[in-house]
Amino acid sequence: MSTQFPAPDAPERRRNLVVQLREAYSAINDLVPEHLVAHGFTDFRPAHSKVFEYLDDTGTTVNTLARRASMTKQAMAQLVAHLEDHGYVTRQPDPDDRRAKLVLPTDRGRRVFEVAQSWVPQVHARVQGLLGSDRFEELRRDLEAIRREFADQH
Amino acid sequence: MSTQFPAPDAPERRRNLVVQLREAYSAINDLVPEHLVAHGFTDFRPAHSKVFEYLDDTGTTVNTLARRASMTKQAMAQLVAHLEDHGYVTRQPDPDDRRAKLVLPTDRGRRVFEVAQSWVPQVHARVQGLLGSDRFEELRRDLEAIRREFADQH
DNA sequence: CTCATTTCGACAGGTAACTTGTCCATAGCC
DNA sequence: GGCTATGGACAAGTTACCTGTCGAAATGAG
Repeated sequence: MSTQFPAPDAPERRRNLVVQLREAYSAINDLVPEHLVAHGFTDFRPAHSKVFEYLDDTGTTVNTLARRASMTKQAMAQLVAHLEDHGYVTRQPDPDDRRAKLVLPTDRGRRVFEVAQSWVPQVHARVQGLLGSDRFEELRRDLEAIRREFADQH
Repeated sequence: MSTQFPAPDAPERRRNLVVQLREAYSAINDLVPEHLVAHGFTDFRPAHSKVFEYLDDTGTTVNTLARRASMTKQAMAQLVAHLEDHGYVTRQPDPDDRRAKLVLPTDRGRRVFEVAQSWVPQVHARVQGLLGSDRFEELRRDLEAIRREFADQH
């Protein structure tokens, strides 16, 4: 007889760690758009945060951003193009390299970054309240350990 | 003077919990395709696991699957169509409802499910080895608490 | 029983966030 | 000076979703 397929609520289908990580992540992350919209940023999507995560004030090339974010330069170029269209960043020719263009945040870009950053302490506080400070710190250490353990090893 | 934009390695840009959750999740999850390919399943993508996560042996309609997976029936129908094309599931008319078709796993579908399931204990063992059993269980409890705390409350 | 509403599935089309491939101009190196 | 590497643009394809619409069948209310 072939393997029985367990029912959706069967114990052997109880959430595994990977599913738990995904669900905890997206439960929190799904609230990001809501937070940004509440502050008037309707054209800023979660994927765009990757640009600001790796941008610096002196200007950064699309290629560098792509490398830092571990994605192709074409993908990063698309994100940057969208952000440029909506006034979050500008691009200026690099004076030291005539091939390159430097991506720079505009004031609007700085504002959305600040709004996103201001949300983080709220989340941290809520999770600390839920778990307590000790387990919150442990959780962060454990997640970091997992990331390192499973990160691309080649 | 406007806000300085912190450098990519500045302390105020240290990984926050949301980023840590995402990175821990994708560090592990990125290994899934590799595992499946190693067992000869090249046409099975992570998104398709959602079908098997909510399927039962007596057959399930696309609509039910969609509801369980919190996605639209059209999206689920696409996943099911792909899996049917590649012989992982079949669809039979529901004898009790002439509108409905029941999605059923094939033997091939059962095998890929088993392969995916067999990978979970390996991951759990590796994480337990990394953190120890106590913190592993704590981690699971904490993730579950976070999921519940931040899950759609309406 | 009939009619209005809901539900199941199909079809068409659109979008976000990526990907690969190709190309050109400029830079850097021997 | 020539070879190779790099920054960026353009084109096209893919995955995993979405909305909108439709017909057929089921369901519930009168």
